[in-house]
Amino acid sequence: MQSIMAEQLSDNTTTALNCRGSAFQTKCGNCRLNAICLPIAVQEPDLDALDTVVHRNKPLRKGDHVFRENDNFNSIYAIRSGFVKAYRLTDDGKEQVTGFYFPGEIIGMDGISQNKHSISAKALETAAICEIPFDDIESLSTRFPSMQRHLFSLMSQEIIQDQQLITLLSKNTAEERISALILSISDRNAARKLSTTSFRLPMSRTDIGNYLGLTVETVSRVFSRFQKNNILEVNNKEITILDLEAIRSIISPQQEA
Amino acid sequence: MQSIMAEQLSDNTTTALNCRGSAFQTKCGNCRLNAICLPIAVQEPDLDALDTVVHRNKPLRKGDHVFRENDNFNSIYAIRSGFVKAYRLTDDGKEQVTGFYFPGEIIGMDGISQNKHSISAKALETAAICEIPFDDIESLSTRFPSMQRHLFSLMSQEIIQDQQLITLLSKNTAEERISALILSISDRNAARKLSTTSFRLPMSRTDIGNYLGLTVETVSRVFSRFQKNNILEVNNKEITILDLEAIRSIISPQQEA
DNA sequence: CGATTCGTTGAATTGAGTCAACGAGAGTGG
DNA sequence: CCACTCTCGTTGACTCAATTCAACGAATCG
Repeated sequence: MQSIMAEQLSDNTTTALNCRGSAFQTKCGNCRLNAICLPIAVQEPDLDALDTVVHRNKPLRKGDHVFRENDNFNSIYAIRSGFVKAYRLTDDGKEQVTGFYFPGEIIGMDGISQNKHSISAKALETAAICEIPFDDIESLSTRFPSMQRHLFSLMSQEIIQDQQLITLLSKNTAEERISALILSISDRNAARKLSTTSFRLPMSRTDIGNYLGLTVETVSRVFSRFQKNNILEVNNKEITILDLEAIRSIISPQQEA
Repeated sequence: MQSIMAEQLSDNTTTALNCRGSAFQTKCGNCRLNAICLPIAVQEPDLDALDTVVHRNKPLRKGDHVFRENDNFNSIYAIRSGFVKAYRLTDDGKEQVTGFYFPGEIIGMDGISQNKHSISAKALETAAICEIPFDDIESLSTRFPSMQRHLFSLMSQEIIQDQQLITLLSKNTAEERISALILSISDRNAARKLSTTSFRLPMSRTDIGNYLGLTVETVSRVFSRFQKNNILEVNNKEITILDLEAIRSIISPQQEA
């Protein structure tokens, strides 16, 4: 039981420590996240080639940066465990959270166009990160077309995600925004074969509010309201979805055609 | 003189008709927009190769689609003249405008990851569009690394732009959003060597509101307020920036550190 | 274990939305 | 050329969802 717990947690929260054991030396071919992080398109030979260029750096602690805004762009990063928050500073010095990233997901592609990062990425808790130098990726990409396509694909996905967030921010109420975030996390947990209904939110209420364009107070109130209506069970950062359908219906209100 | 006029207009509004004349057959190397649309990185041989794959389709009329959401993804498109609005339908059937595109700019890369377009793109007025099959681009990209990098760069730029919009939507007031849009258009006009202070907004108030997450009424009120405060002169879609500094200062309020 | 940050709740305020009316232009047809 | 329609933009009055301000309890961390 205890060990199942550990396994459960292993790419959820306190993982990174375990990484010294197995994950830390794992090759991409063995990594159980590769279905997410790598393309199905990338085949055997590509994979071996990729392995030779991936740096498996030592784990970051909570608050450490993967990279910072304006850092030179050299690499992209795959999250092996832990959670990462991406953000940038607005002209007037406030923080704008632009995304949360989960194990198996890729960050850093924002830097390609200007050769420096346009956002900062910091670990929300202990995190293990694979670093992949972009030069290597580029040359691999010219050799393995499937690799190139995957990269294009990743970036294009990022664009689609951003546009969904744009819609969320410009059209939806506080309840809808928060429902969407919860559902997004639930879906991403599904991809990692974790519970879709019960999980720990790795980020603070402040970060949630910032990301969704709401104040902390509003976020808190919505959580409370959801709890009162038996849609969610909220226990600090632990949440359990009690009524998934309710959440879905909040996001897509009945079309009033 | 007449011909200069035509040339002048050629990437502004009513162009497309003239395109049969000169622009329509122009090669990328001659097109005066290539500094925007193509990378500085793309050198002579790449350029010639590119020319062989670009289709210069017949002009679109106002309201025609460049492509539609869920269309198969085959090509990306460079706008040679006219203006394009990108939008997608939300789950509950409403329209979300995701961007406005000007001559020299590239659209369609949203389709790469899913092999179908995630947004629709329609001409806001008569528009001439260069179509570039993505298969060709991919194979060119493996042959010309500078080309590949440029593509990555374009997509990465799109991500940065989207993230700026996200910030705008989640943190800024109606006045700030509209100021930002005006300034963005002004800047893009600068890149095309057009007036930065006096221009025609190619999109409707409704589209502006939709894009910025505001209602038509609010957009209209802000324009009126700006006019009253001698920041803008508004004449229907024609606007003249009277006080650029005021607009800038609206966007970046004094840091209250 | 105290300090500091984080989260929750309440009361008052407000910026933008909604509803409604109207005017200006663009296009159509007699 | 005028009358008619339809869409688009503007303005006003009212409403409301979310913010702001404030206070307090809970969690986390040296």
